[in-house]
Amino acid sequence: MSRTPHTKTPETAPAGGKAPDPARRSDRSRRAILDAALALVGEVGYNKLTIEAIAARAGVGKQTIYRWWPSKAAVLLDASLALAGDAPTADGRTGLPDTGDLAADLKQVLRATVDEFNDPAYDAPLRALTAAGATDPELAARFTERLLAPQLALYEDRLRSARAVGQLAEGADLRLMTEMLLGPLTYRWLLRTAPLSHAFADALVDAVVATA
Amino acid sequence: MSRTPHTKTPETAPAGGKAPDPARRSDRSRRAILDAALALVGEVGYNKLTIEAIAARAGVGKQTIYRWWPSKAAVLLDASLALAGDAPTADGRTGLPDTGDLAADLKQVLRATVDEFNDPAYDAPLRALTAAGATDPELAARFTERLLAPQLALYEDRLRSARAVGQLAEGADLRLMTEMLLGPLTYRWLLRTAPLSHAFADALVDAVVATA
Amino acid sequence: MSRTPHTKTPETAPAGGKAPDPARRSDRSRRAILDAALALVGEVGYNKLTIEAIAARAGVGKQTIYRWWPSKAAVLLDASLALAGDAPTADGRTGLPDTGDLAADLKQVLRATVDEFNDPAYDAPLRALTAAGATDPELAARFTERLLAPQLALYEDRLRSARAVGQLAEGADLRLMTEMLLGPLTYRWLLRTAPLSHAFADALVDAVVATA
Amino acid sequence: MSRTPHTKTPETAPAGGKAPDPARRSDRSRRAILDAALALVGEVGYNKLTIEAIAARAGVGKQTIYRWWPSKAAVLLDASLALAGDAPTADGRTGLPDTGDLAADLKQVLRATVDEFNDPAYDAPLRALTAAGATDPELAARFTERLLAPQLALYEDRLRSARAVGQLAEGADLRLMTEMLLGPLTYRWLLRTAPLSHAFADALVDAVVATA
DNA sequence: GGCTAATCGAGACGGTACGTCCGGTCTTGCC
DNA sequence: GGCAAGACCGGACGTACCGTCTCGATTAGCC
Repeated sequence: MSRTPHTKTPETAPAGGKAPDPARRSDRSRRAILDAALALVGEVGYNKLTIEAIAARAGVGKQTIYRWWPSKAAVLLDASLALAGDAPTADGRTGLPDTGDLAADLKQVLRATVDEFNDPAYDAPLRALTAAGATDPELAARFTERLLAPQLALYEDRLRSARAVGQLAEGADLRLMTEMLLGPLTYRWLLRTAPLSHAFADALVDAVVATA
Repeated sequence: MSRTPHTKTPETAPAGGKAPDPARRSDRSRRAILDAALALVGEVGYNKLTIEAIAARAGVGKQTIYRWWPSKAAVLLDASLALAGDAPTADGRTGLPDTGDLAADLKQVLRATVDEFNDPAYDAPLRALTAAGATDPELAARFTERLLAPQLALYEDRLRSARAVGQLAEGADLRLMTEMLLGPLTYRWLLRTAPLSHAFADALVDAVVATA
Repeated sequence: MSRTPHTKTPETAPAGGKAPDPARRSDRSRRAILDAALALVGEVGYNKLTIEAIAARAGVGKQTIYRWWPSKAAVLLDASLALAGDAPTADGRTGLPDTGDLAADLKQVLRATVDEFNDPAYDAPLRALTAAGATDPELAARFTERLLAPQLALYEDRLRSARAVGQLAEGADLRLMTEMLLGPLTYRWLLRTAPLSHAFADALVDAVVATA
Repeated sequence: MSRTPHTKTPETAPAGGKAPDPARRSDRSRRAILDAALALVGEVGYNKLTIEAIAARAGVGKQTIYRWWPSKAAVLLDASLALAGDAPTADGRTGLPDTGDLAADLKQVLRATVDEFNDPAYDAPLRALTAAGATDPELAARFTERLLAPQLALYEDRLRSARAVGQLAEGADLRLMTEMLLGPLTYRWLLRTAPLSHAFADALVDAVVATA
């Protein structure tokens, strides 16, 4: 869930009304707000996260938040994007690793995802966003478009290249395979039915690769 | 997510303070509250669902809700349990169907789950509960214990019986297989990355059964 | 404000509905309720005095209060009557002292009243009742009838006897004189515009007696 | 109880917490609240007067009341001050009338006070405030300082000027005389022991003036 | 380098819902 | 049938935030 390139410009647009001028925007305030949101969601959780608290923590007027974001979820989405964007991308490349060994590559990536899910700094905002998205379709659309879809595409790309070299069957359903990897992982993470471990990631990869 | 037998007794306990006497509880009010909660969550969604509205709709004092449930999520959990408990259980049996054809049986069940997920009457409260559970570990625990775990157990039972008759390998990881079935399904449902269809359910079953 | 003979029977009647049978009334509960009311009004004041707290303190069901009294003010009125009734009446006689020296007699009584007003045990419930009566005419009627009117009558009686022996003019307005004694005293007490002292009582008596 | 000049500034301070900025206060809301409070106290009485009803009637958020006043009694005090401040002051002069005839002047003023006490527009809020003040010393202090004390001072001033021209004895206790005028009047008004009439006011003045 | 206009921090405002408290009624089981 | 206990409906409490709205005071970008 990292690795997604961070495009600065469009950001999450404000709800309605007359558009403010992004050129005059205070980057200082923008950063302070995102930082405050991330810090607070970790401290008090998403449900008790309030716009007022974010504004106070950031030393910012409430209007400055409402001017640029339509909801606290949108703030948190941008904050998460910033977080993901700041994360060190493996080695500068933007795709999944491709050593030629499909299973090994997938395990490496899935293990990293497991680690992210287990790291409170990522867990709190991601969990909050996912939960909010489940209930708020509009947010979910942005969330999917900016974080999920690119991530899924990376997996499909890696699988496609594997199929191209004959490691997967001609008719392999790449999308299905991707979801068979990320679905169970996300299921365990979100619903806490069982602890997330590297072993689980490995087993998952082995099972899915065996499918083809 | 239906089929779960509805045990009346423990219910979702109230938050704190001195316990009220369950023997004197008004069943009329209890039902009215659960009904109102289900109706309202379908009408306005979870975020705009309020305890006040539930109380008003149920013709009940707010205190009567607070006396017996610690949060609106807990009310909704009980309401969902009642919903699931009231649902017609296939044919009186409590387990998954077992015709001897594992893939066919699983497809039948997963298609039914897809239909449930696509039915607003089930979608709204389940989605709300899942989202709330993601952020509220205590609620998640009850949610898992009462709805998820029993459901998972049913799948494992069916797979176990298949393994017993040699349709699955000796060392097949039943838990993993179960999660490979429900994980991707839940992933699509919750995050709305793609529409849920019977075809998807079938493909999922085929892929997972092929694993073994 | 003591000295008023305490008639046990009529008490402050309950509001409406079917009359309960006073013969079966628990005197134990009745006393406990009045005691609790007096104690609580001293502790928390009239505004924060609640029927529930009285019931809890008295170890009594709420209904037992509602059965016999129409409001917390009525409870307090009975409690005050009990208090006044229990107070030692100067020397068994029921009227004001009559030594032949009008001014001296009045000073003695007014000084006693000042002391009562300054004694928290009397001050709290009396103040509460007076305040409640100012706003609740029905209560005020009972309050006046049971406490105030008898008290005023005692003064008028004493003044009448003084007039009979020529210590006051033929046409002296006894009611006016009584109010000129009690009015300023009550004014100071209730509104706390100045401290209540024996000196004030004496000055008042001298001024009023000089009138005639 | 009118005639008191209305000083705008100090007003009745809010309870605790961090002080709001009075410069940014909405005068529109302030007036609407005071008007609504006066109207409602006349309609439903003090006991059934609620902050919620005031807010609703004034078209104002509850917080706007709680921000500036600590209690409904405090609101009513300010409302009464506004009422008194708006009242036409005899003829622009701020003191009691002084025609040279002390008894006549006092009768005129006391008759006016009787009329005020008998006018529901003044009776309801004054009665409510007096009752509340009897039980709430802090409120009573403000009430006394802003309404009672100035009123008492006016009487004493008039009496002082009478004493200066020899209409009262050298050693006349002006404070005592003032209280002998207002005490019995207030006593009758508040406790409703007898109807308030001009005749009573006149008799009172005659008796008190005869004292000296 | 001044002018102008929009953003900014601050926070009051009209609202809505919160979770609590209590009023007054009703029900249950004991005495 | 009175009683202790306490659940019930209702409704006000005082608080917390929502999202909108003014207020000066910066702070750009354009002349």
